[in-house]
Amino acid sequence: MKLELIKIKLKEAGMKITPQRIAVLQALMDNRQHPTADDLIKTIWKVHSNISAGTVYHILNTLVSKNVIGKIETVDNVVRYDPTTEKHHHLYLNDEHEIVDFFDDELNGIIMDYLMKNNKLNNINIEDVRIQIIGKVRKSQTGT
Amino acid sequence: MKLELIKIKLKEAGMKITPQRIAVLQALMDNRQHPTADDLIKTIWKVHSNISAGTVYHILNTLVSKNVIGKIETVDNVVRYDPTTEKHHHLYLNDEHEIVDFFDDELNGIIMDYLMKNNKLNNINIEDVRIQIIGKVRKSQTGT
DNA sequence: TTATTAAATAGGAATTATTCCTAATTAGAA
DNA sequence: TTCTAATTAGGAATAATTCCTATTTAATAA
Repeated sequence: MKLELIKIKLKEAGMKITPQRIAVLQALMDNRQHPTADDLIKTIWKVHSNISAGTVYHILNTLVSKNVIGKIETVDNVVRYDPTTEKHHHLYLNDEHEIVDFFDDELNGIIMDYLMKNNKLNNINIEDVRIQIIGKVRKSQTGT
Repeated sequence: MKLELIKIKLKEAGMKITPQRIAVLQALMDNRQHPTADDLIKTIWKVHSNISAGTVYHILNTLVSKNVIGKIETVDNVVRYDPTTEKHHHLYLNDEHEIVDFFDDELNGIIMDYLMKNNKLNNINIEDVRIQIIGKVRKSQTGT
């Protein structure tokens, strides 16, 4: 089932279907934590101990360049991967070492409208607007 | 004159004033291109060939932790530094390999209002909102 | 089904960016 | 000027990623 979806994604990207690529996409899609390449390699090796690390890096780069998956930057400067390329934003909870997805089409629209209407960037073709919200989980104030 | 400003910044951060630190801040403030550590080291070595690369990295980390300078993330996974910690956003012109500053308090307000009003993140203390605008310079269409 | 071939992979070396380590030096306080 | 904790030099170590090349393989078409 999910295997079929993965194969379709690869086909649509014009990529050959290989066990290595399936393993990488499988591992990435099963991980909601925006894993690093190293995270993925470790996950993959639990099942396919023979897949080379260099290959995983290579596959990830190809998938990003074909726009099948996304790449996100972090404060600690490790590349993390995003299983989806749908437009969305990220909430950085640095204390928890978590990056949480934040989908909000309305917000996208508000920002785009503002940028357009005010002609802030009138010689720029805007391809994407990404928001990074940096925050802390609020501790509930029961008692005291 | 700028030297005085640099000394004040260091003092305010409670840091000792050393020639190495002055050289790093000087190089960073004279560079509007969001340089990498390596860029800065090369610039510094033109004048002070005796300052160690490790020291530059160390100083940059200290300055970031004291909030004197900023650190920005890039898709190509190299840390770049920002001479100012004033709230602002970045326009990524990947084709030109440039990251351009984009100051816009009004936009900050619009986004914060939206997030607050809609209670999108009601158990999160928002510390910062950063916008990355990814775009291309539009080629002017004179002629055909 | 099999043969063909361009594309993909394995495995390890090489590269790059950054941090770590320790002895020597130095800025700022007394 | 003296003292001391902080800072720096210089190089080794580490970590993440890319590069290299021989080997293997997926997809195509006969």
